[in-house]
Amino acid sequence: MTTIYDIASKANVSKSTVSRVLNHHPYVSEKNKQKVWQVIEELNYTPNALARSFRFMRNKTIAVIIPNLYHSFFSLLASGISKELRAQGYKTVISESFYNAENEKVILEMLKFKEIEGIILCSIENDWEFIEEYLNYGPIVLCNEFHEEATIPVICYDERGATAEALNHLLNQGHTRIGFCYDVSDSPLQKMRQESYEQFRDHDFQETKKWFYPECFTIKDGMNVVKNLVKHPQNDRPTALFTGNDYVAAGVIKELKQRGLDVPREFGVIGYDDHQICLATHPTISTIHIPIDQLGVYTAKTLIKTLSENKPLQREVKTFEGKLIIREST
Amino acid sequence: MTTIYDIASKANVSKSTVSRVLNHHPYVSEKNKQKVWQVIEELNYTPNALARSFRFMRNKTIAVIIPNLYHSFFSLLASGISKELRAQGYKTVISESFYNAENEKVILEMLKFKEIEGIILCSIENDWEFIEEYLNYGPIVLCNEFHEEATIPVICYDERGATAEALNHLLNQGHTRIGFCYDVSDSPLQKMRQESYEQFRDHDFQETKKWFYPECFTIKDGMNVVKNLVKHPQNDRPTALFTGNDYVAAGVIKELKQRGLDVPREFGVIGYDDHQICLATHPTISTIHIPIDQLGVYTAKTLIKTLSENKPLQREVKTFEGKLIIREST
DNA sequence: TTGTAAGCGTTATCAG
DNA sequence: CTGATAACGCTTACAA
Repeated sequence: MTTIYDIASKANVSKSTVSRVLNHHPYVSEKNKQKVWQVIEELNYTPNALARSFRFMRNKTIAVIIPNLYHSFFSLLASGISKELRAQGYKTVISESFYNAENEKVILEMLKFKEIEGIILCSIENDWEFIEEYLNYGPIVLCNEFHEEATIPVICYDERGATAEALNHLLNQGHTRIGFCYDVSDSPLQKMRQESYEQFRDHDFQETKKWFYPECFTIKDGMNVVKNLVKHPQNDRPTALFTGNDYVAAGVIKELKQRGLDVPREFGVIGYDDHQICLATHPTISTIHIPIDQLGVYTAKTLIKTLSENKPLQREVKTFEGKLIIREST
Repeated sequence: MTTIYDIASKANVSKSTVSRVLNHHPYVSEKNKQKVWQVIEELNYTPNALARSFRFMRNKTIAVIIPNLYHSFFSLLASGISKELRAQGYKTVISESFYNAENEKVILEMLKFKEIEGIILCSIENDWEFIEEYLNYGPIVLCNEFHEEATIPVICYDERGATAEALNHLLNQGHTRIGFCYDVSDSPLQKMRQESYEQFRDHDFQETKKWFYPECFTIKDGMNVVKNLVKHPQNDRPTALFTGNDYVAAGVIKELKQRGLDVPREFGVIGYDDHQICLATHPTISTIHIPIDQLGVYTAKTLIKTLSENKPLQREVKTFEGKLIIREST
């Protein structure tokens, strides 16, 4: 391995001079500059990033924690974040928590060991008190997740607004018994969605029943919801479903059609995410569009800013707007 | 920041002893061992990974290069690889090339700088001669991609076999004019798929026309294929399409139905990947199942082996079997 | 069983 | 403008 020292001796200068040349310091004679670059070429020298990381005590690596890469929403979010971080010279380690607190902890621990410089949390599995401890070791920001107490930047979209818009739309279509599919009950974001739903229901639906369907992640889950739902008599089941993602909506639609229920005439369906699958179903899926890219870019920028300015984290809630896209399923 | 030295002085031992305790070396007196651990607890010490990386000249980081995270096949592949690498104590940097040679090069360069220890290439954008150069700086393995000359491990699935199986199936269903959707023409894997198709066509179809539809990535692309296809008279267009991925197949099916063409009676469609979307369409999509997880695990293991045994890379082609899944679209 | 000291590659300080 | 030198935190001969 050729080092800065090899360059120095072959160019008849000191290590310092070579280092200065490499870092484009001023005050290096033109002659030496040329000589050094020439030898660098000759010996095909590349600076050693490991030594640099050590020297500066930072490795330009950020971890992004998402539940999984299976759901396109998260893979797109991770992709957006990662793209921006890369543009700023950072490496990104995408880590799946699989909704598991222990997995999340493993990544948090990496901050302690200085394996990473900061973390972007796209879901919360541990208590905030637990996570907070790790702020001693590096910055953490929240993206696409919300927490009341978190004393760090929170970048999310207007969950309540989007939910309200969707429910209003269903209401206008004449639905009063509206069901609600979500994935995991204990995420703060999901709780928020549920609350919006409940508030809305209390005020506008005058409907006492809760039509909650948890554990909905996939197309199959959506199908199962319908399979169970149709066991109930018509007046004791929802006439519309607001699902937590478009895959679930696609499953719902597929199964409804299978059972001869017409969408949207007999049953309304709204998805979430505006994934391309919305166009493949028949009818196409009304959904909520989230500006994933904007979320990602803003989050990355926020983290990098605290990292480079070395200023302390503080709570700052940035909200992006979701947008209801009306297609054929409502 | 507390270092090994702080522990040493507080515990009244030398740095060496602390290091030995941390690394579970034998030959440390029980007394000192206890003392050291106690002080480590007290001072809440964590070994500095940056210093360690520097010392060992390796940072336990692997880059996985995929075209993008947008297509679930690649995000799942990256996920599988990353999971296995993590299990073995490696960090994974997932990098999207966006089918761009320059982006790929940026990652290859990281190998030179020792920013990463090895690379898993899930697509090839540069010439092999160009990539080969980087083998001087660290191991590279190929996953889900094929190259005749590559002198490194190649982990892929039986592309030809799967294609043949699919085409045979269509043949048995009475199709002779079979169209072929693929994404980019210059990938070695895609070339292979095309070749299989052409061979097959020459031998079994006695059909001289090439029904190739390039640049097919998304549902919309699939729809567009059909839109263009129906402009031709019935006897001058395919009666079945073999698409490169399930999204395209979903788009094809959707658009065919839109135009009143019955699938599979009037038109056969086969997808690729066995993505969950296959279940959401009507009819459901016949497809080829690829054991993504197995690919990922095997690839990760292969790379780690060369890394830990420090043995030179050599060509080794490992093939997994794809499997035709027949559903309603054929 | 323990401690001393060298060394990993780079940068920054300071004196010339 | 340049060079010597210390320093970053950790591991490992080698010596004791």
